[in-house]
Amino acid sequence: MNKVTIADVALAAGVSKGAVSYALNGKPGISEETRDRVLKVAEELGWRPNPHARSLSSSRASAVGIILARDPKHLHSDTFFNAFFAGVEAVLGQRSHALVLQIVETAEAEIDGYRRLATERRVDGVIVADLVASDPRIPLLIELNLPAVTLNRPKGESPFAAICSDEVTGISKIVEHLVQLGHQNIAHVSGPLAMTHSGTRLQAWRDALAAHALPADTWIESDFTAAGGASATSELLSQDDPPTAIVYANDVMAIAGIARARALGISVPRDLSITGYDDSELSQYMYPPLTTVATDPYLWGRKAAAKLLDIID
Amino acid sequence: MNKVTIADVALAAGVSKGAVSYALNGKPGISEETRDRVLKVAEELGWRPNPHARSLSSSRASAVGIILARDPKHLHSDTFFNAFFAGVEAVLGQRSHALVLQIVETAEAEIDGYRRLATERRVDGVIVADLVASDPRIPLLIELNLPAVTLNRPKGESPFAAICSDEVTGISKIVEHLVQLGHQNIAHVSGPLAMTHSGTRLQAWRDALAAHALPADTWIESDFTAAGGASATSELLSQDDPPTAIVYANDVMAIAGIARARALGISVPRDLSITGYDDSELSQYMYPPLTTVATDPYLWGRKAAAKLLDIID
DNA sequence: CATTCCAACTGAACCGGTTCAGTTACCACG
DNA sequence: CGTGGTAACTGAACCGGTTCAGTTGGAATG
Repeated sequence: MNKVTIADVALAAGVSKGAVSYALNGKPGISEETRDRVLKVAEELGWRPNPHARSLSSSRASAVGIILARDPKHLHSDTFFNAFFAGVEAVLGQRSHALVLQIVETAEAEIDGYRRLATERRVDGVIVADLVASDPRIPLLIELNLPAVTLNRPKGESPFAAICSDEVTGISKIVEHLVQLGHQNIAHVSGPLAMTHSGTRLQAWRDALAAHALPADTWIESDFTAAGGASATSELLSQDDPPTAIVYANDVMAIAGIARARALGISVPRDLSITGYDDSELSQYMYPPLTTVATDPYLWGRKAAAKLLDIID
Repeated sequence: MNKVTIADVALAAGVSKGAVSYALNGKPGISEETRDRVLKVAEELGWRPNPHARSLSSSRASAVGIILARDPKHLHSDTFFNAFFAGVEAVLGQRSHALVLQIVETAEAEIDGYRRLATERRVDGVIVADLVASDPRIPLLIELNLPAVTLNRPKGESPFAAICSDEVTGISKIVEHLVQLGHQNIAHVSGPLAMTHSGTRLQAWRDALAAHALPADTWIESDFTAAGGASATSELLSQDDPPTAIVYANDVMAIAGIARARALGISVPRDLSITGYDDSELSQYMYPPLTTVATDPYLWGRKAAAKLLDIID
């Protein structure tokens, strides 16, 4: 059990506590020679900083927070965040910060969570995901004076850095691909439109179709779940003039869509082309392999974390 | 910005800092009357405990840790942990603890992580997942004197509480079901056998077959990924006497297995029955719906967290 | 040679709690 | 009425860092 404090290091190195603190934090006011000696002694003694003591006196927590408001049953099919967290962690670990994660069930609980993280000073900043239109978290974070980065840019004004993914190009390429295959009747199944990125993908789909003078009126708002994808598919395929291709806003809905189409006796891909979005591992092992848009949540996590730490410093 | 300390509360309530501390923590040495007054004043002033100060003096972190060693690309298809985290969080939130999550790439980094969490006192205890045979983390945690609970019971001796899932019954029922359908040649695709629960599922499959006097020699060790599931499926189906049913150790491999079988021109479920394990949302929206074993990671998370907090207290 | 200046370092206060050794005041008991 | 005991409360030390106001010694300056 390690109990080496800077007082021990100071004693062993023959300097004062203050000097040790300066030396260990690379601050001026210490000669190179002394600094090296202190560093060596600290290493030998196996000194580890006590983050609580550090936080208490410097009021920096050396941790960042992520709060997710999710219905537990929807979490079960979410493949994005594991990899995203891994990316965040990769950066935080290097720069010796911790990740404080909260998963809550309601938006109100999320608000509460930010309040607590901020007033208790548990984190130095947060990463905000799942933006919605006129997101209440933006003014809240301003009020709390809590540094933040957002995943994608919110609709309105926002003083926070945004790490964006290029949804438009991905969807455009997909539509392009389908048009090339000869499709004229291309539908879309979106995520909840309250989420900004669902809106972005929907608009990208519209624009891409418009560019080819094709109608963009066949689409359904869904919810990113397998259940939602399946029922949207049923609805689309039971129309008078059913689409010959469906662009889903994520892979889970697309995979459920394939199954539903088959259940309805429609051959995929002969009678119906289906595309996803996310590049989940599973999509490549579907039959036929799902055409999808590669996203890189791991990289996104890295970028978001790096940006946030830069802001905090 | 909240900056109310117990000193402020003490002043406002006309008592000493110490008395306030006793009052707020429900400790003896304070009259009911004074306690109520202090509580009321603290409430009015909007006092929030500073967890760093508390941790520093009491050396309790009010946080628990989970470290996952995962290849980032494998994470992408993992549906277990999101829900698990949510369950953990649900309990931690209630009892005002935080979750410190680390996702690392190698087992060594994981060991390092536990060392850091312990020596830096960032957490009061940890939840250990993905047990392997003679897991090095068990002696490590003993050495670090860090309270822990394990998900499932490790093979060897372990002083830690284990939260177990009943894998045996699930697999047995699945095999039972297949035998009832008339299958005689039932194969198994397992996870990495280094992981104890893979071994458990394999053994359960063996035992269930033995109970019906059926041979249990057709199985392949895989890795829980779609790629692994697909290639194991190819291998099994290209045998001289291919199985008529395959019991996969998780849903992702099973879903990839369905696709692969189809790609090989084998009709599912007419020529081949496929079962999974996990009850991922997607499995119910496959065509045909995947027969699978329901697991409840959310509940498991709740149980693990509750147990750990009980131990810590 | 006296003065100035600065880098290097010390000592102590401080962050916001917990905890423990004392101090009071009140009551019971012989 | 003196003694003892105890519940209620105080004051100060302490946890392990950071930070700031001083102190010191030596080089540069005039």
